[in-house]
This record gives sequence, structure tokens and C-alpha cells, in this order.
Amino acid sequence: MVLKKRVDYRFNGFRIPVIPKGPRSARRRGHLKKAAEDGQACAFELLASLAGQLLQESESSACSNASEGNHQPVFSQGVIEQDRQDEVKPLKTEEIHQGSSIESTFKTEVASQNSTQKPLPHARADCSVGHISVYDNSDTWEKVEANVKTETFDWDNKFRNYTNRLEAPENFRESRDGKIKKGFIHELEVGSSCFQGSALADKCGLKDQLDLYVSPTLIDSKSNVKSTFHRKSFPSSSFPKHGSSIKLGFRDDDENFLRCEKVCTKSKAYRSPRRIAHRRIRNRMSSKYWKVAPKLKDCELSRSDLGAPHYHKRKTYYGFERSQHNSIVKRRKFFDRVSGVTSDGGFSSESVSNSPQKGMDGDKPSSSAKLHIPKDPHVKLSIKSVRIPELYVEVPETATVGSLKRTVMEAVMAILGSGVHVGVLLQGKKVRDESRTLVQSGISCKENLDNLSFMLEPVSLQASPTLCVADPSSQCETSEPTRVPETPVLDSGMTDTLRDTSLLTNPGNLIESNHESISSPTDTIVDKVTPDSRALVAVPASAEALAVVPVSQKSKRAEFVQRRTRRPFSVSEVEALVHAVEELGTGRWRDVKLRAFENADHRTYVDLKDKWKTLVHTATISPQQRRGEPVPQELLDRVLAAHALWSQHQTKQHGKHQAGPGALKISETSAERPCVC
DNA sequence: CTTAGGG
DNA sequence: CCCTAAG
Repeated sequence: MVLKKRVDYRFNGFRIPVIPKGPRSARRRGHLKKAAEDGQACAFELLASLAGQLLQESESSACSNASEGNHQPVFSQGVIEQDRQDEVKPLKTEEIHQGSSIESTFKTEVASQNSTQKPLPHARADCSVGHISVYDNSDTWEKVEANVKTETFDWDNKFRNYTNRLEAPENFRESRDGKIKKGFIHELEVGSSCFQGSALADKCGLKDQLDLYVSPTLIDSKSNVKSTFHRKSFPSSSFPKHGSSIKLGFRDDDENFLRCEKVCTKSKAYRSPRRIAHRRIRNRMSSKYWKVAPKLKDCELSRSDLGAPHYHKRKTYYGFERSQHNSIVKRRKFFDRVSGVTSDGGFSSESVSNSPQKGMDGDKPSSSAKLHIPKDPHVKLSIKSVRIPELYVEVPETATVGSLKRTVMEAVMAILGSGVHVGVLLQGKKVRDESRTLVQSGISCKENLDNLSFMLEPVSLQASPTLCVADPSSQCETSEPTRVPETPVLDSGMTDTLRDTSLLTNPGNLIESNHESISSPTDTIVDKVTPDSRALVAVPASAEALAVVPVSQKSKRAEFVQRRTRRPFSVSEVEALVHAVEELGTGRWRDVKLRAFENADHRTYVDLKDKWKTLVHTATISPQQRRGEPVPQELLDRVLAAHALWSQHQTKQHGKHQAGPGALKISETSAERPCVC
């Protein structure tokens, strides 16, 4: 069965393109400051102008009247200068494109300029702590700095995986006068650029740069100060608590996103749930460069994919050999089914809502609560989510849920990786004239706001990232092959299953995850689903579709170092295991493996040992407490019997005459004697 | 590489 | 399932 499901997720932020180092001529109005970093690893230079830009734009447009003649930033410390020319700026100057589009460019630069130091080609990779300087785009353009700490690769799932979080606990703000004010930046997230705009090759080459995501957000009046850039020019009195606030961050969805409103300093939430993954990666990386370099992983993987030797057999489970998936993910036209979408409610009112008014200051006209209040020219939006184009994926029935997740993620990342713009839709129609003000566009009236939505669209249909894989010369030196996640689809079922005919005879097992599959007959998307294609098949991209997925499925997959997909033992497997243990006893898992699971590559002797462990446990607890596919009591009984027998045997060391083996079907072949078999 | 156990 | 300390 093919699973076709529209993937709808939320992207609550705008992507800020990475700006390559080097001459920056095209960029305007931005600045880069070199991070004064101590030799070691990382200093981050965070260039932020977008925030202000967003604010400005929205504000200016919102208040068409509010003529703020000058939106030009005033840079403090002379580091930044308003620049409109295309000249190359001093090294320390980063310019940011001042587009009118929502997409703003923030630039983050890792201390690439540890000039005196050796070049830090991999500096980025090892940034665990850094210094970040941000210039907010308020009228004063004051510099905000903070020592930040990046969380290491967070392998949870979804986007967060690619996010390095920079935390600026109780940040402070350095005013021009040198005073430090606290609480303007609460947190910043810097995503690794692995899948962002730049091509993989770029990723390798621009490792010292980070992407910064900025998302406008509604600020809770109470936490406002701490969680966002504060625009001084708009004192709370004149500027509603929210509206102009900008939140930096990247979230995958509401669930996972940590609301900035909350003061999350070292947010445990962001602690890599799966530190192991990271650890694993690190362990496998002989090259120090790979250390904590999520960004480079894909390169690394790519390499391995290109033919680098793989590790041991067992390890290869994670390798590409098994993942010759032909996964294909295509994106559908963004809107082709928007209207049809219902339950997911990606669009429409839910996407945009008026900002809560509570918490407003007393002096503030609380009445302004409604965006529509004439008194308040500001349009307050709370963008709960940004919709992305529909994704269609196809996976074989035997795919595991885990593989499905990865597949979806890959699809998503593929989209994001190619760069996206934000489209604005009003009542379902795309608002194309970007020069118009919100008022002119009718985005200022509440009624319309309910129908305002945003969507991601391709930055460039042409933009097709270069695959690192294809570039042998890339900096991604081959390092010790990292364990690659097994290909979900691929590896999961079929192949192995078919092979383990002796064990996996239970069809039920093969269908690990498709119960929830949704198949829509009407979809023409899936035209060819051959049993062999354990890949995702996507729908033909439409004209407006995003650039074709950058292929590097494999590479990307590589990025996902994660644990093997879970594969519950089937009854038949359990039976085989029990039988083998009855004969061989516990403690000889390798033999058990050889005897009963020889062809089940995905079952290692450790797995068998673990399974036995759980079986014993399962047999011990009450049936009500058992979970998963029920194991016949008969088998459990045998488990207990064998367990008791062999435990005893083991204890006795030599008890040949024990009640042992013989009682079970083990014949005279006593425990000591390894069954030759 | 295997085991044995804890996580 | 993962990870590791121990043979």
C-alpha cells in the first residue's frame, strides 16, 4: 500500500539566507562584525538586521502614515554604516540585503576571522560556545551581545535536528552609552546550515556561517522584554507589546517549539534528546573536524556513500548499502489542494490570528486589541504557522514508522534546503504586489486578517543545491565513515523479510506501519509503485512547485544518524529464538544468532539477547501489563522454563545431571556442549 | 568480537 | 535499541 499523506507542518519562521563570506557587494545595509574570539573555536558573529527590517516593513506598511522617514539604521560604534552602494565593505562589515520581502537576511558569521589564528576551516563545526553579537534593527541599532552557548546536535526529529541553539540567557544589551541593559534577547537559534539554502557544497565551504532564522512573533507583554529584540523606538506606550517583536528561532511545530516567552535558559528541552546520536557520530569521527559538526555530516556521509569503506557488518546496517532507496519526494504545487485541505487547517484563520491584547499596558489603549482599531495603525499578527507545500510521499507497506518519519523529514528538509520565500495570501489569493501597504492590500482589516496566511515558496526554481557528494574536492574530507541511518523504507521490510523466510513468516509483521496509511485513489501522483520501489515517489512538481528536490537523498539521510528502526519481533521470530535458546541456552547468543537468525541481518546477537531479556520479563509480568504483539503464553512459558533451566545450569557450572536441558527438548546435548548444529 | 547488564 | 565494560 502506498502511503500518501500530505505533510503539513509548521514552519514558524522565516528563513534568513546565509550570506557567503568574502566580498559582499550585493548586500546592503547590514553589517558584520568580527567576533572577537579567543583563539579557539568559536566566536559567532551574528548579524541581525532583518529583525528590524521585518519590523519596519510591517510597521511602515501597517502604518502607512507613520512616516518614519528614516528607517536607516544608525550603527553604533561605527561598525556599521548605512550602506546603499554595492561596494565591498570592510571585512567586518556585513551587508544585508534590504529587500522588501518578508524574507530578510540575517547573517551570522562564525568567527571566521580569527585572523591571527590559523584559518579555522572547521571552526564552525566545533562551536560549542561562542560569542554573538547582534545588532538589532531598532532605530538605534544598538549592539546586543551575549555569550552564547550552542547546544550540540540535537537529534530528535524534525527540524530541530538541524538546529544549533544559541542561548543567550538573560542577555544584555549594550547600549551606545555603554550601559548594559538586560533582557532583550532571550534566545537565538542558529541553525546549522546543512540543509539550508546553500548547496551542500556550500555547506562545506561555508561552515563558518550560520543561518539565522527570524520569525515575527507575538510577544507576550510580560516576557516580551526578554524574549525578543526590542525596538526602542517603539516604546510600549506607542507600540503595542507585540507587533514589532521579532523572535529568532526555528521551530518545527508548536509542540516542539519552545516559546520564547518562556525564559528558557539552558532549556533542557533543547538538550539533545538523543545525545547518543551525537555521541555516536563523534565517536565515529576520527577527524576532529567532524567533532560536533553536524553541518558536515552530510558531506561525510556522502563520502561514505561514494564508496568509502563501511564498517563492520553490523554497522553496515546503517550504511547505505542497505539504503539504496530510491526515495523520491516530490512536492506538489503549493496550492493545488489548499482549498481542499480541511482538517489540517493549514491555511485560513488559524494561520493568522490577532495578537492577544491582554497584558497591554494601562496607558495603552487596550481597545487596540483588535487590529482594526483605527487608533492603532499597527497590524498585529501572530503567525502561528507557515504553511509549506504539500508533500507526497510514498513508502512501501513494509516501511517502518521511523522510516516514514525520516522520509517526511527529508522531504521537508529538501524543501527548506532549497531556500524558500514567504508568500502572502489573502483570502486564498496571493498578494503579489509587495510594494503596497497592508492597508492598501486590505491586510489591515480584521476580517481579512482572518484570511491571511503565509506560505513558503521556492526562492528560485532553478536553485538546485550542488551536492556535496558530487564534489570530491569539497572540503568534506572523508573521515571515518559515520554510521548512517539505515534507509527506512528500504531496509525495513521487504528485503530482510523476504530473506528470513524461515523466521518471518508472519505477514502481519511486515506491515509495521502502514495502518495509518492514507491512500487517495484520486491521486495520480503515485503512478508507479512497484514493489521494488521502496522509495518515496513524489508527485510531479507543478510549475510553482519548489525546485526539484536536491536529490541527495542519501546524503541527507546520512545526516540523520539515528538509532535503528524498531523492529518488533514477530511471534515466529520469538518462537525461533525460544527454540534456539532452549537448545543452546543463554549466554551463547552468537550461536543462537547463527542458528536461528542467520539470515536475519537486522537481528544481531545482542538483539537476540535483549529480546530474550524482555521475553523473560514479559513472561514474568501479568498479561495485562504486556504490550505489543501478544506472545503466545505457550512461548512465554517456554521462555520461563528455559530461563530457569539455564540460569540454574549456569549457576551450577557443571550440573550435568540437573533437571536441565533434557526437560526441555534439549536432549543429551548438555549445556556445556555447544551444539554443533 | 562476545557477553552481560544497565540505560 | 543503545552503549559499555569486561573477557
